[in-house]
Amino acid sequence: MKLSSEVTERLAASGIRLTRQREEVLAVLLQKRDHPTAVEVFMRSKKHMPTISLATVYNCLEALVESRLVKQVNLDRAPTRYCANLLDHSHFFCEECGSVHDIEVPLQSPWNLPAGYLIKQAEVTFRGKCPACTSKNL
Amino acid sequence: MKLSSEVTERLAASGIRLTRQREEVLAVLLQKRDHPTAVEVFMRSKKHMPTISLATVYNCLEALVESRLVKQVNLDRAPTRYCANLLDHSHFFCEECGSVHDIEVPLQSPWNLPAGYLIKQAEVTFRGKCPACTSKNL
DNA sequence: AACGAGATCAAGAATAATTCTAAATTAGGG
DNA sequence: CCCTAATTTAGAATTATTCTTGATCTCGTT
Repeated sequence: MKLSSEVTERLAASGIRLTRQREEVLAVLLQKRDHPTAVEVFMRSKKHMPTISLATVYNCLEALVESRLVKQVNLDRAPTRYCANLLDHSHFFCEECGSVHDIEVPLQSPWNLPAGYLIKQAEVTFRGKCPACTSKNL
Repeated sequence: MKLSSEVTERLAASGIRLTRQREEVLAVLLQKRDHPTAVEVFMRSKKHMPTISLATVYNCLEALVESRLVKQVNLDRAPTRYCANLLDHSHFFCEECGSVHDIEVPLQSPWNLPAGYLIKQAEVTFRGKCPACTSKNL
C-alpha cells in the first residue's frame, strides 16, 4: 500500500508504529468509506489477514484514532463506527437505510458561545433522509 | 409537583401516563440540571422513592424521551446522560472536569447540505474547556 | 365500590460492545 | 544477533443497557 505523506506524518507525530495489522485496518477503512463498525472492519480484515483478532482490530483502531488518522463516529448507543476521512466534515445519518454519509460543508466557524468557553472541537451530526431514500420516496 | 402545561401537553401527545415513578424521574432531572446518567438518576430517585428499580428508571427515561420531555446526550461511549431542557440547545463537554453544559446559542438554521438531504434533526456538540476550568487555569 | 384489561413496575438474568489480562510474538536499536 | 519494549492474540471480564417474568397498579366500565 502506498502511504500518503499525510499518513506517515501523522504516524510519526504520534510516535506510533505502522504494523501490518494497523496497515490492514487502515486499508480496510480507506477502501470502502461506509463507516464500518469494529466488527465489520474485523470481518473485512480477515479476508486478507485471516489470523487477525478482534481485540487487535480494536487496538489498531484505537491507535489510528489516537494518531488522528481515523475518526470515531458515535450515533446514539449504536456500535462505534470508524471513518478514514481526514478532511474536516460532519456526518449525516439516514434514519431510513441506516447509512452514514460524510458531509463536507464548511460549517459556521465562529460559534457564538458565551464567554469563557474554549472550544477544542465542534461536532455536527445530522439525522434524516439521504438522497437515495428521498428519491425512493419511501 | 406542579406540572407545566408543556409537560402535560407532551405527555398527552404521546399518550403516556404520568406515573409516580416517571414523575419522580422527571423531577430529578428538573431539580439538578447536570445531565446525570441513568444510574445517577436511579440513586437520586431512591432518596425519595426507595423502592424504585434501575430497570424502571431506564423505562421511565425511555418513556420521557419518547414523549420529548427529556433528551439523551451521548458523548463517545460514555453512559448516556439525560437532560430535561426543552429548549433547542447544544451541548458543551468539558474535557477538564467532565461536566456537560447546555449551550443555548441559536445555531445557523439553514445548514447548507448538498441537494437531496432531508434534515430532521441537527445536533451540535462542543468539546473543550468550560469557563470554570478556564479561569482555574489548569 | 368491584371488575377486567392493559399498562407499568421490580428483580434479576441476559446481551453485546468494548476492555482487560497474560502469555506469545514481533520489531527496532545497539 | 540480542535485548527490551511494543504489539498481537485468545479468551475472560466488564458494564451499560435490554429483556423476561410475574406482581402490581390504573383507568374505564358496570
